Formats: sequence, structure tokens, C-alpha cells
Amino acid sequence: MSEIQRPGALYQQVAAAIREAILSGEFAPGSLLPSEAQLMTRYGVSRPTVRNAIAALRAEGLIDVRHGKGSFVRSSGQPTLTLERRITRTSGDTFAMPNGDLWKEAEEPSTYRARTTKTTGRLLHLDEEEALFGCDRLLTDPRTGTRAMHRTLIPFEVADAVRGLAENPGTHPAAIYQLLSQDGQHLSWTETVRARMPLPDERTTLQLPDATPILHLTRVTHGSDDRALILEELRIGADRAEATYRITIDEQPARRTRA
Amino acid sequence: MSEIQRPGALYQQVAAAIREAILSGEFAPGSLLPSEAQLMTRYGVSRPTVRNAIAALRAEGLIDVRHGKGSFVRSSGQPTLTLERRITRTSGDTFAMPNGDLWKEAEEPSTYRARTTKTTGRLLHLDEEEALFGCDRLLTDPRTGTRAMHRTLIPFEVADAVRGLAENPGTHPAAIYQLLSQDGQHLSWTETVRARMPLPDERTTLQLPDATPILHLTRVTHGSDDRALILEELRIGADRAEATYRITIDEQPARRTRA
DNA sequence: AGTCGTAACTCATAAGGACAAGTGACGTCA
DNA sequence: TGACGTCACTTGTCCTTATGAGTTACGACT
Repeated sequence: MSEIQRPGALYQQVAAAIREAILSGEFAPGSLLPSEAQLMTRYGVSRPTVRNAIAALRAEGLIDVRHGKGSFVRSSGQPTLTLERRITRTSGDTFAMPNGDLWKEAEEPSTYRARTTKTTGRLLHLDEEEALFGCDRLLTDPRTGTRAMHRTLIPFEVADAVRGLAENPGTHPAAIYQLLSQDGQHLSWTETVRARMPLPDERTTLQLPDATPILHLTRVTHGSDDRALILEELRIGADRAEATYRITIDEQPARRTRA
Repeated sequence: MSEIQRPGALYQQVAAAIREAILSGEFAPGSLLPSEAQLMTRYGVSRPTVRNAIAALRAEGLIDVRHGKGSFVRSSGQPTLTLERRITRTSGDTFAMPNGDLWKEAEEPSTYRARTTKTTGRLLHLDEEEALFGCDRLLTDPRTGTRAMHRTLIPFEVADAVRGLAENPGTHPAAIYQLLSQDGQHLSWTETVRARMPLPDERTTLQLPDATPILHLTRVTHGSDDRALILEELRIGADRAEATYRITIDEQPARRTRA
């Protein structure tokens, strides 16, 4: 039984003791923690208290618990996948993304029709209830098994104006850029990064461990007049992926950003 | 007592029922959920089961629980703060960040000396154990109360080479850019976005609610020869902030990225 | 009228017991 | 030797009971 006293609740003291042992390296990443029974005798507390402490460490993402085996220190390794958020024009109107060839589609893309919501409308400067094409993809990195959810939203108005787009709203993003470019649009993009805890369905389809947030990237494609044309979303587990951007000096005195 | 049966564990069924009620709008954001006692009779389960279900919803970030008052549906509102990650040259060698004037320093910046770790070394292309200046700032947006943790790391080698830097390693980032630029460096930046659950001390200093990840932005300042000069880190609660980047077409056939 | 104590609500913490279910090793049996 | 059953270990789930602590409102007392 070791000496714990300070913070407040018993289970928090136990959690703090274990956390300290982990961060100090006493329990190496990947190693097996003492069993609940051992922790009970070690700290002289009941099983609910031990489990409460373990639940706290779980919520912090410090440990993984496997039924029938035990609690393991999570290896906090850096993300294995770096999403380079750049867009390159290879030749003529052909575009390429740094990781474009990395992803495989885990299942057929599903296209559908949707209506503008408050969120999408704000980004695309559309009134609510306007119709748009949607296309959802489930992507997989075959090397690491990492999954990502991708969504493309195209307003009817845009799809109708661009030859070849309305007939096939499931076109791959790079090909959509090509179509828009061939249509005479000078393209630029704005990307917003958010992070949040996953919803249950996101947790399962992305196969996320406990206490793992997701990165939620929202990309708006702008045309010549800086009008918002296309909306793309990418959702991916934050334990596996990071996003990198390149920033160059903006010589203009300060771009206005439409709210 | 309502009818629940499907998934697996009892508490998960209860959690699913409440979750559904929340997402369907039966319980509006900000509204008070039934008390634990009411949920016990409503679903015909014991108190630990109800609390277990509530703990699950807490971990998902769906609800907030306040001692003595009850459980409230978290208002999932969009982040109130948009970090525009652009850098503008206003005149000569003076740089400005879009939100540069937004932040106040909640306390005095603390400067210190540190040694290169594996992580920082990889980003700055330094050998381990090399010395560098560190400066930590605790920033506050006085309008919303949002807090952020900012860190600047400057290798001795760089600080010594730039006039006016080694004497005052706590210089504000924009002023550092100015010094580097006046030193003849042509600046560009690379920023990496990650998300993870906060450590306990980050939770408290950033005043984060339950189940709230943090956005972790890492910015590397590159000089003329594309050499990495400065490392900056910004940590901020993902419930309050989002980061936006501007992407323009990269005409080069594909930049190499040093691992 | 104002102050303050108390009661009745809320969630937080803790202990104990019981059984289910996943895992792996060991030993038996064919 | 191989297959398989059993057992000991693990965590998962669920219940009961008890007490502590924050919040609010009401009412009595000054």
C-alpha cells in the first residue's frame, strides 16, 4: 500500500499516482499495468475506486483496457500519417494532391441529394433549403489501415453550370478541380481545421480507440470571383493523422473575409 | 419506464436512449436532463447504471454535469474563435498576424533555456541536446475569456546569428519575424495541426470542460535557404477555436519535404 | 425587511457482493 | 501428437447501501 493523500477524491489520488508512474516512465508505453485486484491491495481501496481511477486515465487517453487481459499504457507515438494540404497543378488543368494516390476507397462512394443546412450554407454563401449533390467516401490507407471519411457537397447551381459535373456528382475531387478549371475558373481554397470527440457512428467506422478526437477538415473551393463553389469535408482520427499547411507572406494589406 | 433492449450492456442502452433523445431534439441544447433518480425510475435501473450511462455521454462531450444542479445538454455551438493562420507584411519588414491584437498576455511570459528533444529536433533539424531559448506565454482573449498556451523555441545558433535576438529571447513572434527579415532572411512557414486530449495541467490552465480535445498547432519558420529557424507552438481548446488556412496552387511539380 | 438556518433537492464518492465474459495456459483424452 | 475441455486469471456489468457535498428555496427569527 503506497502513500497517497493530496488532491481530493480517493480515486483521483489513485489516478494521479498511476498517472505519475506512467509519465515518469515506471510503466513504459505498451506495458501491462497491475491488475485491478493488485491495485486494490496496493492502494488499499475497493474495486469501484480502482475502476473509477482507471476510467479517468482512460478518458485522458493515457491507457487502453482490454477485456480479459488488462490495462496497457498507450504508446503516445506521433501520428503515422501526415496530410499535406497542398494542391499542385501538374500540367495544364490537371491537379494533384500530395497524398492523392495513397487512399483507396473502402467501399463504393454513395451519392445523394441534400439540402443546405445552416452550417453548409454559411460556408458556401447559400440560402437554406437550396439543393446540392452530396457524395460520401470511406477511404483507407492500405498500408496502415487508417480510415477517413470524405464528403463532397456541390450546389445544383454550380453543377449545372459546369459541363460534365451534374451528370456525375461522384467525380473525384481532383477531377472536379480540373472541370472547374477548364470551365475558366481560377481556383483557390480555404480550409478550416476543427477537432472534436467523435459521434458513436464515427467512432465505429473510423475504428477509433477510447478518448480519441477526430480532426475535421473543411475545404471550400473558390472560383475566379472568389465565389464559393464546392465544399469538402475530411474526418480522420487525430491519433493517426496530422495536417500540414504552408504559409507564405500575404503582401496584400489584409484580405477581407466574408462572415 | 421506457422500452430499451438492443445493443449490449444495460448502461449502454440507457446511454443510447438519452443520446437519441438529445440528438432528436427532445432535450434542447442547454436544457436540464432528468435527475439521476428520475432516470432510475424512468428506465428501471439502479443508480450506478444511470451514472455509468451519464459518464459515457460525458466522455462523448454531449452533456455537462454540475454538482448539485444536474446534467445539461452541451450547446454544441461552433467555435467562437477563428484563428486565421496567415502572415501579412504591412510595410517594409513589419509583419502582422490576423488576430495579433486580439490576445492579451494573462501573465508575464516566462523565458528559459532548454535542450533539444527528439520531437523538436526533428522539426528544427537539430541534433539532440543542442541548447535553445524557450518562452512560454499564457494568452487570453479578453472578450471571450478564451485562453491559449503559446511557446517559442529558438536555437542558440539562430539567436546568436541575429542581432537583437539573443539579448531578448522573449521577443514577440511578429517582432522576431521582423528581426529575421532585417537579417536578410526570406521567410516562409510550415504549420502542422494535431489534436489530442489535454494533460491534466493543460485542462486546468486552459479551463477546458470534460471531453474537450485541444488543437495543437506547430509552426516552423523557414529562412532563405529553407532552413528551419524558429519553432512555435499554440495550444488551445478545440471547443472554442478553429484554424483556417488559405491554399493556393503550387505550380512546382511537387516540393520535396525533408523527413 | 433583512438575515440566516434548515430542509430538500441535486450529484460525488466509497464500499461490498455477485455474476458474466474474454483470455490463455495447462492437462487430459483420443 | 493433436484437439479440446477446464480452470484461473483478467475486466465487464449490475445491484445495494451509505455518506459527503453543492445548490436552492423557504421560512423563522431578529
